[in-house]
Amino acid sequence: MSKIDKRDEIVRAALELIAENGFHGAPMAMIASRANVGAGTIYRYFENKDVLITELYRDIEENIMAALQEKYSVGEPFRERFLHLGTGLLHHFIHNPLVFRYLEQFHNSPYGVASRRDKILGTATSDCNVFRELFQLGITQQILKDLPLVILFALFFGPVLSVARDHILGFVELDEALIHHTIEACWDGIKR
Amino acid sequence: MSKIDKRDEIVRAALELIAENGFHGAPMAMIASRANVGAGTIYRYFENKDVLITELYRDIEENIMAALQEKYSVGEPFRERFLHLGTGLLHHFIHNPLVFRYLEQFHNSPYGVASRRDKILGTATSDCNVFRELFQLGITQQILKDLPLVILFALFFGPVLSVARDHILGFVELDEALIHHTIEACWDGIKR
DNA sequence: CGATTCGGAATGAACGTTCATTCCTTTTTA
DNA sequence: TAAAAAGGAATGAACGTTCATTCCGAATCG
Repeated sequence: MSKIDKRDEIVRAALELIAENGFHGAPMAMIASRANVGAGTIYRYFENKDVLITELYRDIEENIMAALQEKYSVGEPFRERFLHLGTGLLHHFIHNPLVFRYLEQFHNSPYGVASRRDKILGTATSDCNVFRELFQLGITQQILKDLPLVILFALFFGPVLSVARDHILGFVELDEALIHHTIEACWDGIKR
Repeated sequence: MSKIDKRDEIVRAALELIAENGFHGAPMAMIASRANVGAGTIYRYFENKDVLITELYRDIEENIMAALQEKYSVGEPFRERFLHLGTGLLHHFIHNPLVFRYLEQFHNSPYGVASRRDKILGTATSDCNVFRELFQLGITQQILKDLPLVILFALFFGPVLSVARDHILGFVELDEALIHHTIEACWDGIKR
């Protein structure tokens, strides 16, 4: 196995175990054995568990942003741009349940608070700047309600994360139509 | 200190520490010392940590439901009933940040999934049946969008929990007006 | 009524387990 | 064959839980 492959195996194993069992249900020894790697080997690639966790988080966020940029065209009217981004995000979560559960674990942990602060205050560069820019534009163009950005975020991300979780846990079966209705309902909530 | 007082002290200490540091940041020894009680004493009142955690959860839920029932009058029109319940819930979270953070910890843990399943499938008797009944009524009377209950729940609870968290973490200052605007935006999202 | 006994509540040191991390040996690579 | 990588047993810290002991107010006795 090449060096890159081994790192990938470790990351994949960590993603699976943490998504399924949480940080405390994913001991390093278990990650190592799931990755077919010695316990000590992980420490050749990651300084410690914290670093593994946060690097995995960064990987995931980059992927999501890349996936969203694809569906994104600046030419369209505002509402369509929002619907595209919204359905795109929800799709991504539904088709990558491990990623979604990992993000939930991360956000509901001490790690998550700092990251959240960055996101909201706009310090983060990588981060959900697509949404930040879009929402900001919507406010200044008086398309969206004149509420603090944080509130608009809540009105969008709140439901999206919630239905994604319900779908993944099997409490509801989201098909194409239901996804659209959900994002449109979010739109009704934030639009002026 | 009387027997009841001692139990209360333990519960209070557990609430504080778990709300602030999560389940894993609140070892029994720490809970005991914060409650001015010996480590072994806790086990005279609670069989083990799990029992302490779930009993505390039940206490909290009862309190919330009691607080919400107060503000609730079946005579009002549907929209007003919703707004009352919504603002009431948000108020309660904002004025009881420890309770809110405890609930978040609980829901984002293995404990939470079972409880969530009960809530959504309607097995739970104690639980947010006020909301369940109201939303069901709204659907059959064609006041609310004809979407699965789970989705409507997401469109309401999602934003409420999200803004409550942002307020408590200091990312936004929710005043009376902002609370109303938020709940009204939720209304826009779920109404037909 | 004061002294003594008694029982259960409280205690916290000790135990066994689990985990992240380290360290030294073995294997692979160049 | 020398250097780098991998392996996994060893380590020590932290945790939930237990249990032999202490403590204290009530009951009993002389």
